[in-house]
Amino acid sequence: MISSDIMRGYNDIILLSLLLNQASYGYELSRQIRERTEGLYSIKETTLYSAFERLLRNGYIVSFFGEESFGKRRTYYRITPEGRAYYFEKCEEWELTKTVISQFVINQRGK
Amino acid sequence: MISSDIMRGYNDIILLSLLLNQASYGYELSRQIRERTEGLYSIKETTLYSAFERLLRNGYIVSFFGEESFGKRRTYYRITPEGRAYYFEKCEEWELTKTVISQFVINQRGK
DNA sequence: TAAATTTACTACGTTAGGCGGAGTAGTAAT
DNA sequence: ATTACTACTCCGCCTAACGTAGTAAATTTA
Repeated sequence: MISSDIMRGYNDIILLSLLLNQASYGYELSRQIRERTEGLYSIKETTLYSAFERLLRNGYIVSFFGEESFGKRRTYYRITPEGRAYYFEKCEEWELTKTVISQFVINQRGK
Repeated sequence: MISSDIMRGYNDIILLSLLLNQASYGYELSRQIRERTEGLYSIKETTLYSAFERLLRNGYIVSFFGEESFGKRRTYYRITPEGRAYYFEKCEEWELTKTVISQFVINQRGK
């Protein structure tokens, strides 16, 4: 498992990336993260929902209620154009971060 | 400049990596970081010294006073065997983190 | 049919790392 | 005498993440 101090700062990008193609809701997104990383990272519920709050506050996502006739009513999230822009910005920052950190990290298994 | 939320979690590793080969002190380490990253990242003084505190507390470094006859007396830091072990652990975690985050990031400039 | 589990959140309070701002202490250059 | 550079130190704030607990509705299991 990857420590959360390392993931801090990436949760927003991860969520936005999953919302790029379709709107979704908390539980589903959390499951997708666990699956895509093959269990290496699973976001905590509180972390997840506080990330939604932050993204909403910044206008990177909007929320709406689902209309399912069964189960508890879900809150869905949709990415906004601002959210997309922010996501692509952060992707570039990630490329930069990789080169910066690699300067200080020894890769034991060779290049 | 890379945001500090992204660098959070890496400051300790960066400092330890610079201490691998020889003991050093705050100002010098801060300068080395700025130089090695070509200005892309420069650690704040408060962040730097609180990182030292943390590393000392965890036994990853030890401190001693320099014996310079001029200028303000410097506090030097030396990495411990535990610090080395921790550093190499974190390097492996970094390799993992790279693959995990890359799952969610679109690289605009191709592979 | 009652109890347990799963889905889908919400609320509350704490911790840790990073940061801004200010201050201290010494030397060196103008 | 003032400014600048080196080398810290102190204080208090902010934010992301977390632990714990609780709510609510449906679905599964006993």
